[in-house]
Amino acid sequence: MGPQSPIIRVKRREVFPYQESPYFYPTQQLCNLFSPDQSMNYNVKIAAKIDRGFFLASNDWTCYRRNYFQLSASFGIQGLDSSVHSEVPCLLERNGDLLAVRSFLVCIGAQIQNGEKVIELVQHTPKRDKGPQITPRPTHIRAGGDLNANSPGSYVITFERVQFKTATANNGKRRAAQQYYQVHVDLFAELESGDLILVAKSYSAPLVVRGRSPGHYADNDEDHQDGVQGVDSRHHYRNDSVSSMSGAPLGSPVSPGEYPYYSGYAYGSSYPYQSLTSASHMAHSQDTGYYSGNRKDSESYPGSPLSPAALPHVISHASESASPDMYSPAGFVGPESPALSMGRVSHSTGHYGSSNNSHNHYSSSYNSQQHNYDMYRDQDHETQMAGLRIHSPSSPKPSSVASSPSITPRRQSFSSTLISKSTERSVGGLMTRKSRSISLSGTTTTTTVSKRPISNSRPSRTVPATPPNEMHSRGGHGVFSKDRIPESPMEDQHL
DNA sequence: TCCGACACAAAAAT
DNA sequence: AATTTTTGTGTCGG
Repeated sequence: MGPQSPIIRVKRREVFPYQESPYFYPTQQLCNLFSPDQSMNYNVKIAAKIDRGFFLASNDWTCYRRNYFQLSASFGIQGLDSSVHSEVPCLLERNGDLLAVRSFLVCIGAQIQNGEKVIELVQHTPKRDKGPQITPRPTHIRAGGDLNANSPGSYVITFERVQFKTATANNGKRRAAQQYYQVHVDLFAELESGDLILVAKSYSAPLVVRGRSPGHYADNDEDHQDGVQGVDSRHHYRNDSVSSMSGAPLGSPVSPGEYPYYSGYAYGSSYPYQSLTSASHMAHSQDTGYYSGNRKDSESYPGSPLSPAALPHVISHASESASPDMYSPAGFVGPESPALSMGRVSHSTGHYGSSNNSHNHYSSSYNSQQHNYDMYRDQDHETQMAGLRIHSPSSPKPSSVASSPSITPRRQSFSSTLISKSTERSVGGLMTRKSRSISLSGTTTTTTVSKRPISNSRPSRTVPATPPNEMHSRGGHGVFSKDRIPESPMEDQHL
């Protein structure tokens, strides 16, 4: 019953001045884009940010599979005035041919860190279970978006209410091989033919996705550090996500100078609709982590998980701007390859343009980048195999987290097992939820399945600005014809 | 074991 | 400040 009696709730903590969200690696451009007159070779840069859902735990960017995360992305063409490039016509080089680009689209997806396996993502409507579930789909976007500024003319696509369909394996196990996922943001060029060509992509930091096992919650020592933030560490927070927003007045985004942009997230999933292929097998082992302790020391990252800059290197910048050759590591498939070109998106089974590609997926490239990353990671004494990584208990932890903008890891209490719900409430009445901030810039397109007319008055939720052509262009192909899900009567009413 | 679905309630949004 | 909506998560049942 009356659960709430003397509950003291912590007020929402203020927004942190720093962004607390997984970093992104630099954009990898997979094919050449030229100005119409071919006088310029354009470099595209994807900017992405996870607006909510993740917190840092043991130096790993973590989220709960059951909870939502949100990702916003934009892209720009280097060297072009943002005011101009939104509509810049350009040519894409494919197989030696220069093809006109009709528009650009972005999509997100996820995969196991090592890459072979795609991890499905799913999006819900605000009605959650009552509404339909879909997979993030390529969404039209114009260049010039700025995630950190709400300046008009900024085009940002936000994927809301996204969840991983499966959790990473061995979460919380200190010594077990921890599997990581990576989200990636993909930028596609839509040709006159309707084909979508993957032009660039950006991967997120390695991510840990906790499943429902009541075992993981207590391990956040790191979390405690939030003392900095002043949040009450003793309270149990739901794991609400932290969101980092940049629109904040603070202005200074995460890291001040070094990493001006966040490279994109990843794109990924491929299924048009949820196919319940869920691979439950991968997460089965998670277990019980009875332990909660301090795993701080066993972190897996050498550098601060807060910013890529801290990474050993930004490795591959080469891939970022360089010529195509550079980014093609050995099995890399260039844009010319079928793999990258998804014909029109067909939602058959999985990938968008699966039609021609064998197993498409841009997976190819991640190798270039990830590979390097992995290298550094290995230094940390980790062993990785097939996406699994073993952390050795001995890595000292740099205070990176602490010093940095830290996070607030809100842990959620899964302890329910031990405590009855009501009890918990009373006991932990303190739980607070964090702000759900989201916010993005000016023109934001929400790809969420949502239908919810988010009010635009506030910076909070994403604005439903929908690019007019968004769906049709590709819709023609049939695949993702509608942005939203067909049904969900409820939502409509809502409107 | 793990997952979908339902349910309850706290936090956010309005 | 009150009400409504969104969403974290406890739980049941498969």
